[in-house]
Amino acid sequence: MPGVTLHDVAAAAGVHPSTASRALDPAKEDLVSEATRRRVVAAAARLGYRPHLGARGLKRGRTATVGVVAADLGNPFVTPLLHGIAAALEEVRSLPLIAETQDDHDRFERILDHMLSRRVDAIVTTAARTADREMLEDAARHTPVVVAARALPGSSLPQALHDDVSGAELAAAHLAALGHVRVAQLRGPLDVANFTQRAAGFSARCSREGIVEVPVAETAERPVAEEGQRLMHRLLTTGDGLPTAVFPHNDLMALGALAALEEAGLRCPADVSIIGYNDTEILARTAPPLTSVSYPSREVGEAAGRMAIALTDGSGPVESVSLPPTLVVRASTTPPGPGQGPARERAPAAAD
Amino acid sequence: MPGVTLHDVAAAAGVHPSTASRALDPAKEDLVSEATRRRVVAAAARLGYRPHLGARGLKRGRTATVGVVAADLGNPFVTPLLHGIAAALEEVRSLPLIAETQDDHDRFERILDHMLSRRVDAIVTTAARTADREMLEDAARHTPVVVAARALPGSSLPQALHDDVSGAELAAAHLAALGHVRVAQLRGPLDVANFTQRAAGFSARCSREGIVEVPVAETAERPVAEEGQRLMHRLLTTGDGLPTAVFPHNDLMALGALAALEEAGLRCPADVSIIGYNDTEILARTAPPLTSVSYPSREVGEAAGRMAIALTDGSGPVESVSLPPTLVVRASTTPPGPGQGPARERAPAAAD
DNA sequence: CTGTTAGCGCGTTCAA
DNA sequence: TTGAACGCGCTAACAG
Repeated sequence: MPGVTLHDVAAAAGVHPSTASRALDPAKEDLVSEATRRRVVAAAARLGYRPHLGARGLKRGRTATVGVVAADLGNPFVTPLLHGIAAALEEVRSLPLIAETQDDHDRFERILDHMLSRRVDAIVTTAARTADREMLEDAARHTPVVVAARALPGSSLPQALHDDVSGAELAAAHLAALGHVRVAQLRGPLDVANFTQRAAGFSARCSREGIVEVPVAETAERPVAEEGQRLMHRLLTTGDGLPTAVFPHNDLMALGALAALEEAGLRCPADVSIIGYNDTEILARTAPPLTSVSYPSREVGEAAGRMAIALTDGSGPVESVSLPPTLVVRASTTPPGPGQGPARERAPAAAD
Repeated sequence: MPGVTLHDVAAAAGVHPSTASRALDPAKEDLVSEATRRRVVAAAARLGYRPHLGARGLKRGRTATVGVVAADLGNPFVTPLLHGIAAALEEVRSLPLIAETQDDHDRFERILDHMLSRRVDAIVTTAARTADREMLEDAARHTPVVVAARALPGSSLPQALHDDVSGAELAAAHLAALGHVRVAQLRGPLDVANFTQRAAGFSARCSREGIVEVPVAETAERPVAEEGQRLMHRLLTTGDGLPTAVFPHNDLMALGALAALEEAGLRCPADVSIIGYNDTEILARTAPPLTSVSYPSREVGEAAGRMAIALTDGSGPVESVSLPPTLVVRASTTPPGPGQGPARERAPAAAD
């Protein structure tokens, strides 16, 4: 039956609505005699009563809803994040309300506005770019905001992150240990802090290890396969001499880089080693299985969800967390091959 | 400022709340003099007023929210579905509220209950199993329910689907055209209608083409890589003689099947061709690029979203749709090799 | 064109 | 232990 209200239940049980309310509230059921409680519960069940969470929210000031902002739902990287967030929220019977910015600042603004209008209990963003900072801090004056996955440096908002500097250092150290001395990175968009951190960590470790970095003039506009392919192609055709290993800033870009290699008639890892970032589950099983810095997305999501909950019910202070990276070595990285080196010039012209 | 209400705006503008309400409602702003309208709008802006969508919903009976139920957010297959749904909803400024069943009936029931309590405007489920039918039809008596992606045969609920029978026939026809005469399928869970349809379509076409199907005793408990790997392993060790081509019921299972092949020292497609289902974007770029039946997930999601909207505002009748499959041929399928055949027995023992 | 009144469904006073 | 009254923030109906 559509619209069975508390009033109806009360009438059916022969009590006042407020008594019915108490009888049905686990926190207050002992303020009611056992007999009437049972009558109310029975009536509710019989009529198919369902509390109206919207009305309850209006009264209690809580909506049991957390806004979740993602940059691109099409990126497999976000799925485990959402998964972790949803899992954490479930413990308090809260649900995520999801929207997608497509990395557009104005869209992001509209989304925040909408979520604030809905009076979500908290907002978790996984889509922050540096330009979004002020807007997010503004929103945080109304509703708790948790920054997840994509860092917002210099902000005092609580953040659930992963240490991208160390992760990139891990990548560089791995290549150094294999004996590479000439490498390149394919950089992700610079207005996403994670990528500038990866770039910095990688370069720092390279110089410490005495590795030469072949510069790639451009950066990706978006961290996707097409852009990885474009940058790799550019690297291959620049003619400065190939590096023996390449670090695209995430797995999607690594996938594109692999495609560009193949187009150019080069092989991975025989000709060029590739090391990715994120440890995307599905890429662990493909050929060549991708060596990648593991990003604990699900755990980051869970942490963010728990932080959102803590902020909502004010249970103690909320500390930012940064989970450590690990390296998963698979088949896309090997020591540099004998035929390798700056002098090698192989069919880059064919790559068009 | 937290909690600026319409009342505050009205006071600041020196008008009655209901006048302020009208002035701020695009659909009614012409019932108000231009002068007062401007005063109200200015006051709202100055105070940082944000309408309380919850309260509005209580009054109007609409929440601008659509419940979306997924089986497993960890499956890359759902991302484009969500994407399509979110895109469709955005046009009416509605947002998806997402929950995950993990293919558990009781969880599904709790989720539906929760969503009905929230008075979502409609529910889109992409997680239907045959056992969920009655429950869903029950829910549909309160709130419009759209069945997407996973079919619910025999139900009169509106459905946004894809033709799995034809898709599987396409797969069989492709293998037949390549000259395969001995094939096998790795079946997904039988309580998901899509997989029984794929099984039926594939078998029908095989017998019409005179192709022999090597039976695989078991079916996957869940349509995931591990299960694909397990079934493939089983097929390889059964000793009945290998098929020259295998049809796992989705790309994830295909990925597992590839892993099992490799474990057994067999190669794809040289020794065994593999054809998947879903055309998962990321697997198009891996080695071997997977031949797959293309499932237009995003379009199915969009269609489902539009259907949910139509049901919500009763704009015309809502027809179920079934989008046609296409085949994307890549490198994982080739004609059967010369070394192939029932007699071939290769290191299955090593696969343990 | 604007103000008044009423109530969406619920939970929380305060009395009895 | 229960009932009465009120209000969360907003909008729809009805007056004026």
